Order: sequence, then structure tokens, then C-alpha cells
Amino acid sequence: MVNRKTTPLDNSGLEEHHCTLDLRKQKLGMAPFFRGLSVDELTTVEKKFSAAHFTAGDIIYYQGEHAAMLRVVVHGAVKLVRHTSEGKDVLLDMLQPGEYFGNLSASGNDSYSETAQALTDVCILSIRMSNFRLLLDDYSGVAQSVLNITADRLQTSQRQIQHLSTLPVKNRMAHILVMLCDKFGEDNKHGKLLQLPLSRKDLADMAGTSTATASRIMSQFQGEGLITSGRQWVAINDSDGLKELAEE
Amino acid sequence: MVNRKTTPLDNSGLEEHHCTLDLRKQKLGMAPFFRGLSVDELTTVEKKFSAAHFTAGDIIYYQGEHAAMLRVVVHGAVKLVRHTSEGKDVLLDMLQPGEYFGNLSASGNDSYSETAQALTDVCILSIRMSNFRLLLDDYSGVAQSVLNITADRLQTSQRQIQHLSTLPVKNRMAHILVMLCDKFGEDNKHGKLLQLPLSRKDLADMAGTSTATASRIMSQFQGEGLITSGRQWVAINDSDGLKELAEE
DNA sequence: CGGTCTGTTGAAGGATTTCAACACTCGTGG
DNA sequence: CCACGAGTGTTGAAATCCTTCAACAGACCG
Repeated sequence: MVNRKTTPLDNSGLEEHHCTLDLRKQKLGMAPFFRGLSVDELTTVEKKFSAAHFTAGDIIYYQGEHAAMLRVVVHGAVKLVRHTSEGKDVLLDMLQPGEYFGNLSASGNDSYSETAQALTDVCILSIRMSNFRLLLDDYSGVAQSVLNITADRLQTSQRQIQHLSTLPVKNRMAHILVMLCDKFGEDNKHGKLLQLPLSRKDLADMAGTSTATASRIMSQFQGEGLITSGRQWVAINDSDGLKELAEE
Repeated sequence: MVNRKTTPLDNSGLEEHHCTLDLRKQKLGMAPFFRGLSVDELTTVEKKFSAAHFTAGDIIYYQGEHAAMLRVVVHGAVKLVRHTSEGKDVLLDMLQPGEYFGNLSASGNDSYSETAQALTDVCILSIRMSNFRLLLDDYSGVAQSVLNITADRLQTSQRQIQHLSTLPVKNRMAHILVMLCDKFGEDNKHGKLLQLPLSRKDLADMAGTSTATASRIMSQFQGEGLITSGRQWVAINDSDGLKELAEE
């Protein structure tokens, strides 16, 4: 096998479909909090959202901006980053189609606590938070779903706190790669290719380490045959091996 | 002033009132998700809960146990701890009267992801999760409050992730002390005394560090006149000074 | 094909952990 | 009431993990 390092990522944009109404409805239906709604209900709900497009690299909103909107990813990948006053970044999450982001807590400060950036060309549905609240009153099933999702995210955050507190960087990195593999992995000749642009800095910001250390560990993983990687892309060859490292 | 190191904590138990019905109702009303209910509604809601008492040190539930109950602290302090397979502990939260704990996410795994321990003698109200769900359907205002609280906790967790990722131990410790001071601080000749038993290990498990490092930093803070501390207790003398350290 | 952004790697320095010994506090039983 | 013992807190010294700084190499864009 050649030591190929050119990007194998699928870069096809979304000019083709331009986020048709059908696609939007389909993705809204996929969103976990609308699962269970009838087609008619979904149509009513969809009308309350408005669509917007961004190209790869665009900032969807900045940390600190006034926050009034709740958003759902329809197409593409979005990353959520918290910036510190010292210029360090913390990557909180990578979002897939169907996931929500923006502001849920109408209480207290109504400004975004993180920056949202389009990783690829994306289509986003938005709804004013106050309108979303009305929706929750009308569809109590949706309200329960939203609560479930938020509680799950809290669980995930607490596991992340546990990892940061108790595991060395290598284990944390293994865990992050496994998680990304489950979420973004697509079969490919390199193994499970993570279908999103992913730099060493992104990985470092997720694991709470420096880019230098992230790079060293990725090199080590590659040397052990666990992954294959190049500029802005990563493929997982042995997710079981990584899982072992992550669990330990 | 004598260099007094004997505990100034108020250890009075709760045999006096034995959690009267009135007290329980009052504390339920204090719980942020029931704020706004009428006295009548509160009475109805209170009947669905059952009370239980624990003495200092008791485990209320163990991590991994089947989780069906949602609980509210009526009296005393409770700590939530995640244990790792390597025997390390991560202290997620210290709870006050009015705060809920237990399981909210009815989705996925229905086992507690942390251990809950009584720090003092406590009175706890419990409700079966399925019944609580029914309550949410009847009182949509409560459902919104629960969502708000959960979203706020998510925010807090993400800030904690940020701190673990970007700040050195000293700053994290300062932040934790300020937070505990806001929550448990009571005026006292030593300054703001934290009204709960708090060991160096507790602080270490909150800050994601070792007890040795936690002890060293607390000694340093004491040397700088920021705090006064002894076995299992801490008083904050200069919360502004700590806040500066935490923000930096 | 050059420039820029990203990734790699070495070496030195720093923060934190670990191990270990000792001191202090508090509850318990003599 | 005192003394002991267990649990908790403190502190030193060595070792370790990780960061920082820096130089260079590779990949992608125009």
C-alpha cells in the first residue's frame, strides 16, 4: 500500500439539492426531538423554522453574541468551540445532521457561550427560542425528548470531566477517536474514514492538550497501525484496539 | 487570634424537626422546578413524594445501581461522586436543599452514573421517575423549569471542561472555592465558613488533581491570607482575591 | 510553483504526580 | 478524662508527563 497522504475526504458540496423543502422536513423528522411526530405535524413544525446556508469555514455565530435562536443541522458538519480569554480553545462538540445547537436555557444570560463554525458547506434551520418554547407547550412529547437529549448531553459532559480528571492524554485521545468513529466513520479503503475536516488542533482542543502532544500521539497510533491519517483527515483502522486503550 | 484548627462546623442534626410535612412542602416549593406553583398544587405534588432520612456518611445510592428514582434534598448536604475502574474518584457536585439528583434521562441506560453520599444528616424526598414524567405532563411550567435547570447544569459542566482543559490547578482550585463559598458560605468569625464537611480529597476530586497537590495549594492560599482551614473545614477570608485568581 | 497553513519532531523546562514519612485532629474505649 | 488509633493533612524529593519553543517538512491553494 502506498503511503498516501492526500485527502480522501468527500468534498461534494450541496449545490445540487439546495436544501429542498423535502430534505429539510426529512432531517427535522430525523432530529431526535421530533421523532414520533406525524407527517402533518412535521409540516406544521417545519414552517416555523427558517433555513440558512453557510460555506465551509463560516462562523454561524460568535461566542458572546446575543443568543435568541435555536438551530438544527440539516446538512454538513458544525463544530462548537469555547474560547478562553488567554486565546486557548476548547472544542465541545462536533455536530451531525439532526443535532440541535444554540441556546436552550432561556434563563439567565442570553448570549452564546460558544462559537459555532461550519466545517463543511452546511444547511441550518433556525427558530426563535420563544417560538420553540411555544412548540414545547403544544407537543409535550417533544418537550420530553428535548429534556432527554439535554440530560444525555449532561451525562456525556460529565464523562468528559471524568476523563480529563483521571486519564492521561493518550487514553483521552483514543476515546475521542472512538467516539468520532461511531459518529462520522464511513467505510473506506483506509478503514473507517471520519467524514469531516479534522486537524491536529481540533483533536488537541477536544482532548485538552497541545497540538504538539496531539501530533505525537497520533503518530504513535499510526505507528501501531491503529489509524491512518494525513492533513485534516483521519481514518480508524482498528477501533477495537483504540477502545481497549480508551477503557483501560 | 489563636491558630485554631478545631472544627467550627455546625453539627446540629435534624432530630428536632424530623422533617415535618410543613418543612418538606416549604423545601419542595424552594426547589427551582416547583417555584411558581400555588400552595394547593404544592400540596398535591408533595403527596407524590416519599421522605427518607440518612445519617452523615450514608450512601443514598451506588453508581451502577438500577436507577428509577428522582430525589430532592430537603435538609443537609449531599455529594455526587463518579468512581473510575482504577479507583480514582471525581466529585461532580455538592447539593444543597432544593436541588434534585438521581436519574432524569429515562432514555438509554437506567442505572445511576454516580454515587450519592450524605455529607451530613439529611432528609430526602423521592419520586418514581415514571410518576415524575406524569407530573411534567400536568404542569408544563414545571417541565420548562426542569429543562432550564438541566440546561444550566450542562453549561456548568462545559465550563468545568474548559477549566480542566486550560487552567492550572491553582486557578481551578480558586474557582471551586469561590463557587462553594457562594453556595455554602455562612458568615463566621473566620470569614465565610463553608457549612459542609470538606476534605482535601474532596477538593482534589473536584479539581481533578491529587490530594498532595490540593493540600499544597490550600497551604499556599492560607499563607496568602485568602482562606483559613483545618481538618474537614474551610473558611474563605478574601473571596475577591480568589475570584481574581479564578478569572485570570 | 511559491506561499501559507498544517503536521512532525527534538530538546529544555515546568507543572504535577507519586511515594513516603511525619504531624495533627478527633472519636472511642479504657 | 486521658490515651490510643484511625483517618486526614502536610511536606520533601524523585520521577513523569506534558508544554513550550523552535525548526523543518509536507500538503493544498491559487
